[in-house]
Parts: sequence; C-alpha cells; structure tokens
Amino acid sequence: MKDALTSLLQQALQQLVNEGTLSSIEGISPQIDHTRDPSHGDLATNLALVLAKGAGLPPRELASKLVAALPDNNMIAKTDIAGPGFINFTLSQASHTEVIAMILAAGSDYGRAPVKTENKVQVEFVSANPTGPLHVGHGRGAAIGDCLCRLLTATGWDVHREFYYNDAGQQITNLALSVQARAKGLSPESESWPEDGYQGDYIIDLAKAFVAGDAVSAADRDITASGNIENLDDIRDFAVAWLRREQDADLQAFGVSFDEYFLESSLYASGAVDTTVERLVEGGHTYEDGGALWLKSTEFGDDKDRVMRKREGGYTYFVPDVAYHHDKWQRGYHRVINEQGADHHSTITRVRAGLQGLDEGIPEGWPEYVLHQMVTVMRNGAEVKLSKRAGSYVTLRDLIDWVGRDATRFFLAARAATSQLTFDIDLALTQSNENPVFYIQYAHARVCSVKNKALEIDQAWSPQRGLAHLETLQESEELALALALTKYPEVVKGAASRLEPHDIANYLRDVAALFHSFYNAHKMLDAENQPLSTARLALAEATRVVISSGLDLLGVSAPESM
RNA sequence: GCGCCUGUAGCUCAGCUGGAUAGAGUACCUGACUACGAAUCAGGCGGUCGCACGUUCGAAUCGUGCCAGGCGCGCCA
Repeated sequence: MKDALTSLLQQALQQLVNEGTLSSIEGISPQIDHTRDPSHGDLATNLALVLAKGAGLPPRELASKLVAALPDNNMIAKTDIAGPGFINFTLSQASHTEVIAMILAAGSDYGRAPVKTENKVQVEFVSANPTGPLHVGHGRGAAIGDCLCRLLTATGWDVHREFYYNDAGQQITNLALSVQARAKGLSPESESWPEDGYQGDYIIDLAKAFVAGDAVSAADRDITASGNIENLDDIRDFAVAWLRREQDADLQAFGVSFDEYFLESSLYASGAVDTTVERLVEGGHTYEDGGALWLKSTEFGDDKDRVMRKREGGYTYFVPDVAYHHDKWQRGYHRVINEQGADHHSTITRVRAGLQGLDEGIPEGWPEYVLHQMVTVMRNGAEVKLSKRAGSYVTLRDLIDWVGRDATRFFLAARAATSQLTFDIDLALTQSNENPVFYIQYAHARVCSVKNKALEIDQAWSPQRGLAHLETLQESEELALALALTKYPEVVKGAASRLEPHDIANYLRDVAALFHSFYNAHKMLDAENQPLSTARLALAEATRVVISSGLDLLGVSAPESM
C-alpha cells in the first residue's frame, strides 16, 4: 500500500521536474507515514516540507503542485493539504478492504517472507551456567531471544539458535562441593560448609539424586550417578547434567528450544583457546606485565587493557569468549546476535577487541548485541525477592507456575529490552482487559465463536463467501480495522530489523482493540443481509489470522475458546 | 570518578532513524446486554514529555551540560 503510494509520488515528482518546478529529485525517496489522527486521513507525507527550501517555494504551494501532478489512480479517495504543508491521503474503500482477500489467501504466511538459506544468522541467548535453576532474568532473555528468532525467521533469515555454557570452571567446582556437602548432611549453617557454596534447596534434591544413583537425560547429555560422594569429578558431571535437565524442562515448559548447546570446555579441548591466544600474541596485540599476559584492548576502544592469562596461569573468562565468537565467525555466521543481560555489557568491548586483534577482517560492530535490563517481580504491592528452591532469586518456573506460560512470555517480551521491567504477578493473573494477554486472546476466541455461530445460522455462511461483498464494508470501524491489518507486514519487518519484539505486542493490542470496537458497534450476523454478514465474517477471519500469526511470533497461544 | 541503560498521566508503559492537538492500559467518574462471548464497548477526568541551553520551518525524539535511579567498571564468570 505504501509502496503503491510511493510510486505515485515518484511519478508526481518526475512530472514537476519535467515542468521545471524542481531541479532534481536525485536521492529523494518520499517518506510516507500512517497518520495518528483520523482527521488527517489515512496516510501522509512531509515531502513538500522537505523539498520546499530547495525548490524556493512555500511548502503549501509546492504541496498543491505535487497533488496536481499525481497520476490518476483508484487508490486515493481524497487528498488534503494541511498544517504547514503535509499532504494527507484518504484511501478509497477498495484500498482499505482488498487486504482481506490477500490475508485469506495467504493464511499464516501473510506478513512473512520465505526463508533464504543464504541469510544465515546465529542467535545466542539464555546461556545460563548449569549451577542453578533459571531465574526471571534468564526468562526475559529466553522470551526476547526466542521472539527475535521467530521474527528473523518470519523475515527470511535462516536462524541457528544456540545456548552457550561453562561446564568446567570454578563455579562448577563450587557446585560440586556444595552437592558433596549436602550429601554429607551438612547445611549452609555448618562450619565446614564450602565457601561460596550454593545454598538453594535444589542442591539437597541434587545430592539425594546423586546418592541414589539416579540416571538423568538432558538435551545435550546423559549420565548415571556413581553415588560415590568422595569423587568430586563424578559429582560434577552428574550435577551439570542434572541442572541442565532441569533447565531444559523449564525451557520446554516455556516453549523455547535450541539447535545447539555449546560447551566452554570444548574450546579448551579443541585447542581453540590456545590458538586464539597465540594469534593475539603473534599479532603484537599483547604484552606481559606483572607475570600476567595482557591484551592491548585499548587499541580497540576499551578504556583499559585486560588480563588474558593470570599470574597463576589460567585464562580469564573473556579469552574463551573470544575463541567462541571466532568459532562462530569461522562457521560462516557473518551475522550473529547475542541476547544477554545488561549486567554483562562490559564484555562486549572486550570480546570485540579480541576479535579485532585476530586481524581477520571481522567487522568492528560484530557481533550484534541485544541487552535486557533487570526484572523486578511484584506481588501484592511488594517486591518478591526470594524463592525457596533457588534461595536468592525468583525462578522462571515460579513465574510459569504462578501465571502460566502465555502471560509470562507476553509480559517478558512486551516491554522494550532497554527498559527495566516490573513483572506484576497480580496483573498477569487478572482475566480481564487489564491483562493484555487475555484481551488479545479473547479477540481471537471471539472470532472463532462468531464463525461457529454463523454456521449454525446457515451452513453456507463462510468468510470466503464474503470476499465477493467487500464493497459492503463502509463503516468507520470496519475500515479502521482493515487498515490496521494492512500494517502487519510493515510491523513485522520493522520489529525484526530493529530487533524489538515488543512492537508486536503493542500492535496486537491495537488490532484487538479495533476488533472489539467493530464487534460492539455492529451486528455481525444478520439473516436479512447476507452479503454484509459474510463480508464482516471475512474481515473477522482476516483479523483472526493476523492475531494468530502475531501471537505465534511471541510464542503465545491463540485459543479458539477460553 | 568513568562507561552503558532509563526518566513521558496517580500507577505500568508505548511513541525516540524530528513532523500536525504527546498515546494506551490501569485507577477514578458517566453510560451501553430480552443481540452473535459484558473476559467487551462508548464517553469524561488526568501530562511544564526530569531540568536548562542549543540545532531546526518544526524537538518527547538530535547535540551539550546538569539532576535522579538502575547496571557495570576484578589477575570473578
């Protein structure tokens, strides 16, 4: 729709150039926006304002010349020049409603592009270490990351979803020591409880399972416990698998899946870490000082140089990070997006600096990052900070248990990642329009309900039949709803290109509101007026398709009844 | 002290690659079911867009400087 109008305006511009009114239209692409105020028509352009200075004409005068130069068409019903020189377009009835036929023909493909295998993108998200249950921050990362993947897929990208974790570091040792202590009957109050031990109740379950010789199967590993509480390696291997299984179960309950689990230990095993260090040393990007090896990260915009190899010999955490991202690059992912909590944002400069130091022509801004801010959980007006199971934080499983998967996903994905998020348990539990999830799902269920009702009245009534009578849709509520449906492809594209899934949630809220207004204002099923009734059914069905598709992008279900 | 993020209606938040009278939900008032789902709708109330300069025909949006909050500034991950 916008494209068609753009084309008309281009022709008008060319006409003005031919007349000599404008000298050149090099590099000018008309900017067309949907209007916010219905009195401004449906679409508007600021073209005359932008060109006025160069043309040496008052904006309004230039606008009227532009309008006069517009080719004949059946798309624009009315043109106005308003304000300082905006050109407002009111679309014809047919332009509003033709999208309905398009949507019914395309079904769930409407607004989506086919995947092109050459558009490879790797998305890393969640990446929680296997030292405890997933917390709400991981949940936000899972919701945003998963929606990003769905959006990218919908816009033609071939997406590879990856989960990276450390299975061998000091924190894992702390985990094993904690399980061992619990297996020996110690508690965090005991004098011999390990320093920095994990205190949550899940460690008790884990210790019991290990002693009992349980077998566990996670998405990326299987193991049977030896039950030997003196063998720390046995405990470590079992504990990692056990927590991975728990995280998998939570992610599955949340509707999130991965194509690959990438282990930090594999980077040491393959020699990738050593190779990375050698490359940086050979490239002259390092120096030794105080017994440690340093990366000259200040060469690449960091505010200080960073230690790579500690005095005692081990590498700092970001070295395998660099090796990991180098691996992504070598795998051919020239587009990579990392979704992670903003508390790790300082790693961005370091990882990019290390990659620059490899002198391989990796772009400075690679990889891309989406950072989410913290989540605060509120209930009964007070912050919820603790969970018995995890000890010091609220878990993703808690949220799912309290408010369900749909509400959890929606609330975690519906806000801009850059904003801190307050998760209101009471609001998420409300089953009314206070709760946007139910509001949107209700619109979907309502359409399903009215379609069934239509069939009860007359077996022959179907949305498809309404396509022959779209010209009967003349009411403002009908045209406003139909116009909103035409925006869906633009919204999907915009959300994907800006990596902002919350746009989808806002859009769906608007569509649901327009549908409810339409539904309340007009009788849908009128036995005396079959053409109009079926046309309205077609509009309702098109709305349902869009809502269903948008909810799918968010990973939220679209129930036929509630 | 430095870096990143945020500051918009009582509350939760959109709008931020500059555009017209700043939006939505909620809360608080009024109304609408002998109709297809009232889990809904219609209307009202409510804002110096943190503050101040600047750029521009035009600034919530861009720039600079302040103020306030969050998160980072480890030879932890």
